[in-house]
Amino acid sequence: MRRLRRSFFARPSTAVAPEMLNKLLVSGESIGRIVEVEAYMPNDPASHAFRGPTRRNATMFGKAGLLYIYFTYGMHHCANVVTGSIGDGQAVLLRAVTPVAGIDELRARRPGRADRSLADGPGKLCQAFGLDLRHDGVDLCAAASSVFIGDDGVPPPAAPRVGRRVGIKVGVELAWRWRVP
DNA sequence: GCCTGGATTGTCT
DNA sequence: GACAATCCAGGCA
Repeated sequence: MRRLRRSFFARPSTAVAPEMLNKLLVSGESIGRIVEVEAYMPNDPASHAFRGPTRRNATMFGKAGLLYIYFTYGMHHCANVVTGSIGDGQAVLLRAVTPVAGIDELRARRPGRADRSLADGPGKLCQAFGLDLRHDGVDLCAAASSVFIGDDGVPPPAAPRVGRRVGIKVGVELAWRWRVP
């Protein structure tokens, strides 16, 4: 398995997101295959970055390949990968993965859950992989990082299911979402 | 299985 | 002081 390089992420999130399907999320011994992602672009009203940089979303304006973790709803963490160029404020949200390896570790972090429910949501994914605010800003492309996105040669699905959200203004797309059929 | 309502706290106005 | 890129338990079918 090879670690994805920064050049992979240094593109618009709408280009990166569909190609991240079937890639691997690796955190220590735990590995999961990415099956659902969502793209957040600059000037996207649904994005944390829409109102400009704040302390919370600072990572989103950093360089591509950084891990952006935020806390929401008082109890959940969500994981994103920063894309594009420095200052863009764009990212790809990891929404769901299926367990591939280190399943015992995943089960230990989410006791009482069925295997298929270990990481099939943004909050669950972070809990299962032990990701929290300490990982905000981690460089996925740094060789020393134990958290990264891997490629084991499985290509993205030829025909992913695409979901679109239409925004406040008619005809404006607010977010893009891709999932493995 | 699908739908509904409640939980709970960091962050920004 | 309000809200948020959500999760889960519980009720009903």
